[in-house]
Amino acid sequence: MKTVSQLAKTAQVSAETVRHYSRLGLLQAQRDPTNGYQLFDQAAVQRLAFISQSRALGFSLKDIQAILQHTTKGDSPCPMVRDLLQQRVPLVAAKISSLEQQLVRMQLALVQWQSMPDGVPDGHHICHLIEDWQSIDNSDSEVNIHD
Amino acid sequence: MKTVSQLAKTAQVSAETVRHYSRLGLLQAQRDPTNGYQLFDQAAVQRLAFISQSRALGFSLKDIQAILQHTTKGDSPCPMVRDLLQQRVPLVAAKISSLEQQLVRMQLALVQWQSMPDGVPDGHHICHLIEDWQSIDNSDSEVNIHD
DNA sequence: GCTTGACCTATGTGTAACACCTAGGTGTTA
DNA sequence: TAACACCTAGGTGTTACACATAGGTCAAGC
Repeated sequence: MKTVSQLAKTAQVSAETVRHYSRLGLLQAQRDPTNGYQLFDQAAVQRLAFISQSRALGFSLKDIQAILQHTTKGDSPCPMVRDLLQQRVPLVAAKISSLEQQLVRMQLALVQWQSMPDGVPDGHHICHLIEDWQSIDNSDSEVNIHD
Repeated sequence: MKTVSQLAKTAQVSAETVRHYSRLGLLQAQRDPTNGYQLFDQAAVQRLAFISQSRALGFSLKDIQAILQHTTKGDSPCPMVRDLLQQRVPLVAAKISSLEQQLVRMQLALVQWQSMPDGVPDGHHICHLIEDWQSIDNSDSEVNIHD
């Protein structure tokens, strides 16, 4: 039986993370009757490892909760897990490409700005670097991975 | 003089966004004395365009607030803007690479899973797809762009 | 004059995944 | 006994809005 920080250490996460998951019900603990401390068994260690693995695959805590509930109900979560991951792939790809476009904009701006002097405020302009800057494209919509 | 939604339309943003910026003090409005409606002048139109440009360059609203305050105090924000953008570039690059690594993990997992059957819950495993999945690397730390 | 629909107001809530703080109790060690 | 590291519950802060609530306003058509 491990305390919060002992579990955290074995799982390579912060104690806050363990408490957070516990509060959300992702981890279950028994209580030490003398002091109310949370005590985690081997199943919790396994569960936390599962959560970390899932997070590394890009699943949200809400996803993970759904996965866990599926198994609790006796259903195999595997089909759902496959589906979810497949749905997320294009979203992550879109997020990457949107960030890449932004990186290009940033770099381009820096290059353009090399040949431009600083301006002094005159009441009409704020920062001419930004105001006069020409974006290549505006076809940039925000991408959120989790729904 | 434009109302909230008129300003929003000319600036291609939502009315909520205009109200949000106004609440934060990024946009200033006069008030129609008869009904309390916000009324924006041409300077506000320009300011909102400036904000949109800045957001396209990756500046946060807090950044923009700082930039605006600089000009209000009569200082040129340009050096600060150059600095900020330069600092952000490697962060965005890191974010991209972290997402790319995650995309690889996701795709790899899907390929690995093609040859694996769904499992049924047995009380010991949650989803063997995830539990048995081997990540290539764990050298993945979260990257946050704004400090 | 009245309804309808599109607008406006202020305020509060929700989003993701924790990190951090408060205020206090506990456990071990020197 | 003091120091120090741990624990508890609960609340706040982060980002940039979107959305909901409950109500007031305005122009147009009947």
